Amino acid sequence: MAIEHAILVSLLERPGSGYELARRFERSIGYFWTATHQQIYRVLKRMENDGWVEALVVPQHGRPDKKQYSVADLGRAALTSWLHDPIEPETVRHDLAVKIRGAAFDDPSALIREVERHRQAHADRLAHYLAGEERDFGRRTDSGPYGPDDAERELQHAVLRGGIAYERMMIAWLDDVLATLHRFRDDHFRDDRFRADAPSADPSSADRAAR
Amino acid sequence: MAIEHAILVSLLERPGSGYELARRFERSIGYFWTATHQQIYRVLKRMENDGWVEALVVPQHGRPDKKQYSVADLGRAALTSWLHDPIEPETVRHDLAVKIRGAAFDDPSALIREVERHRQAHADRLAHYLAGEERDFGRRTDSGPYGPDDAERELQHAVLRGGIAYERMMIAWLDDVLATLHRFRDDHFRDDRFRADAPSADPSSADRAAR
DNA sequence: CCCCTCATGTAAGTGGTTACATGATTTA
DNA sequence: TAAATCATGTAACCACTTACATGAGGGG
Repeated sequence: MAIEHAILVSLLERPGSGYELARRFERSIGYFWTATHQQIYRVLKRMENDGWVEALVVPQHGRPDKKQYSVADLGRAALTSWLHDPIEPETVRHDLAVKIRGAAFDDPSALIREVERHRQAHADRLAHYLAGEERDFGRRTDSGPYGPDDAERELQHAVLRGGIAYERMMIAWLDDVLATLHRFRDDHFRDDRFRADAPSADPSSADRAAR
Repeated sequence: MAIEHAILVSLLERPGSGYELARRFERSIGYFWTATHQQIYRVLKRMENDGWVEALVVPQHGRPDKKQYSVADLGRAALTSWLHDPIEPETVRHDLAVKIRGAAFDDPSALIREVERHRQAHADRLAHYLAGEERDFGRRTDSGPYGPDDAERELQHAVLRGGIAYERMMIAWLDDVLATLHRFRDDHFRDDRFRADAPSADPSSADRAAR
């Protein structure tokens, strides 16, 4: 529904080839919208047919030619129209939340490891975002109202701050979940229904586990 | 990839018909996983064929018969196996973030209204979650280690706390975005390139907008 | 010599949405 | 009598992923 528009925004920020777009979708714009190169090439072709973008074949020495795409008037109009069209606040899909509720019907130990892995991934992403923020938006030199060229930067920064806030929220929440899972495992989980793969716990916890 | 598992968890929490599942996917489990009734019926049929769930036709007076689904052993095993399988931390899709970066190439006024709408929707959802929390998890009566039947509740509560944290984060971030957009509009956006649909602003702001 | 990067694509399959369809009962 | 709720489905389509395919050049 909107990968076209993400591509339009990215091409307005800077024209580029399908390959370059695919790389951007691994970082930057890809932090809040994913796309594989296969999908990008397909959509780009459709957008070219519809006159939304124009391709300029750029011969390169020692490398395959690339098609440099830029936004055409029709594409710009399509973007404007989309920007003015209200969209519904999207509903998230959280596999992990399903797993957490599912943990009530399973040994929580495996899920604790899984949640720890996710917590680590979010901490890594946060560090990555913060490094990018320092690099791209650190120590602003100006003061007073910013000029016309700063708007793009400012808005990119606002989006990045959203990513940072999201990762911080996730880390705090996963810590909360881990505490809940630990209580579940220590205080409640004690029968052997699910113990097929778990090595036997130490005797003290087995004692505590008396029904 | 996982709607089957969301259905399994929901049916383990309480058996029900496809219709009832569809209603649950509008609330509760639907807060972090959406599904329409069409999809649910289709998946449910496949799950029945695979022996993951069992259907019991319940005749009702004055209403159409319903198929009461419950989880079979094979389904339970499939869920356990999925719970033990690591999943990648999912990448979010945020249309709104694309729009915000796109706002650099358009009149920000329309986007301000859009962001305000989204802020309102998230505030509403937060209020809804908080009411549900009070209703379902308010004033816990027990103290000390909770019993075996509380695990399901505790984990549901942990997931709900995640929803609450998410909405709070979004509201704070959208306030941040609104501040950025207002600065953009007031300090920077002043030429008439995009003014096709915007009624002329008041003279004082037009004065400030002198290049 | 093998792998990585650059560069572009096709084909097949899965997952999910939207539109259409039916029909009885309860509530306003 | 019109609309909403309960209840189940089919069909067509669109979005997206995964696997496969090619080929040149550079670095270890």
